[in-house]
Amino acid sequence: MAEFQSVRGFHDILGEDLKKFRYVSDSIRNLLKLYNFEEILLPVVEYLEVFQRSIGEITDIVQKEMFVFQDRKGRWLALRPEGTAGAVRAYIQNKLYALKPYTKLFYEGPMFRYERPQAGRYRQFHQIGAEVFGIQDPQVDAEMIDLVYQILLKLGIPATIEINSIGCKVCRPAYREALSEYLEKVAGHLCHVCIDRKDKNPLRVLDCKVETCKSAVKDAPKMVDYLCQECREHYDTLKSYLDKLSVPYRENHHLVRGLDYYTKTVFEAVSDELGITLIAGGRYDYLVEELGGPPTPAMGFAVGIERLSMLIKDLPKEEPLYMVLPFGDVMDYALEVVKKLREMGKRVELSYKKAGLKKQLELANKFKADFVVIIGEDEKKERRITLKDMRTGKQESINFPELVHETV
RNA sequence: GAGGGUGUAGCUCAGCUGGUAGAGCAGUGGACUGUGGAUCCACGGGUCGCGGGUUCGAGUCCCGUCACCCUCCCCA
Repeated sequence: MAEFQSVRGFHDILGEDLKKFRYVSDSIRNLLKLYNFEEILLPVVEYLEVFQRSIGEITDIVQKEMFVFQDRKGRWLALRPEGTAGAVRAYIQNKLYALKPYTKLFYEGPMFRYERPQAGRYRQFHQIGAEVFGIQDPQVDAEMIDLVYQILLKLGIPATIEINSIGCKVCRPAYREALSEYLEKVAGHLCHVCIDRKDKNPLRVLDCKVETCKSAVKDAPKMVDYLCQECREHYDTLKSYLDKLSVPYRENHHLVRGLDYYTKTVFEAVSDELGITLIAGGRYDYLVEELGGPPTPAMGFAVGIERLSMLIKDLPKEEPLYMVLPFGDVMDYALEVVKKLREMGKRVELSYKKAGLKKQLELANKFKADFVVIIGEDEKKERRITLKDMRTGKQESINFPELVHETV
């Protein structure tokens, strides 16, 4: 046993896992470029209030899932549990609202949540998030959800996109009231957690997974029936845009999110295979103002990179590997060949082991070389190389200075 | 924060009702010093997660602790 281990919930990512991680990350970043999002690199630490005021005081994230600590001057800081709060803070602090009529940003990096580790859940995990500031039109919502769909398509991950509208300041209070009244009536059928939620955050009772709660809220009033004119139109238009874009989605009237800042559109992409949430987001039209910026509607989502990575089955093949195998007193010539091959853009491994040809070939197998360049005394003398295809076993002698005949 | 499971060699695991550790794979070396991708042989390597207790004796029983996995809560 090693004397030291990584901290619970904090993991090294390496080998095949890292390849998948990078594949997911790179694929998403490429898509974000196509949608013309600009990257912003955000700090991992913010003042605690930034999260308390954006995510909401009574949410689980703020109440029990944050890494909180004091700096040397006694100020309360927190490791970010999500990216939106920091992005909004940065948007305001850097006065990005003054540069363009609207702003599209994306960020990538580690997030921290003090939770019990589980399948697809870590205390340090990684997200890529995208945010659009300054436009309230449902076309933004549609394009963001389309982007999420494109991510899933690109990565070949089967998932279902669920959408809902949770209204705004105008219409949500009335709904909340109606829902509370209803919950009061069925309180006898609710689990103890929901009894508590019923008063503090009734919306959350809707997506409780306990069976009795599920059936108890089956006939509960739906937010969609309480939407004000503006929210109603926003939601209907969004759906028509999604249809136009051929983005498949399912309406889930019980979809609410665990963060307080959402308004109108909320959505999630749920894995068909594992049933866990892969990507989630929504509109937050008041948050910028609440954090001290000018009134600015906004919309965003966050992708869980580890969660997508664990669903990646096979990676695209890598560049073929050329392994140069010197044996005998030929290292000077081998180095020359290696340099030339790399100049040609080949991925090259030079065997550092001193061994006979047989051992070198075994080594090449361990490195999973696609091609092998055999360099012995004979090759050196004639300034040639022997190129061998490790799959077929065929090999040919090539004049080194040209190296023109390389087979793919 | 609650519940369940697991923890023996680098990896996957065996070890019956307690008598001081084994296999396969990997690794290393070698009959073969210019031809590999499970030919053959040999070899190395383990405070049995950690701490304590019961016992003449514990990998094996008891308690605690840590880590991982799974479920709940919640979430990416």
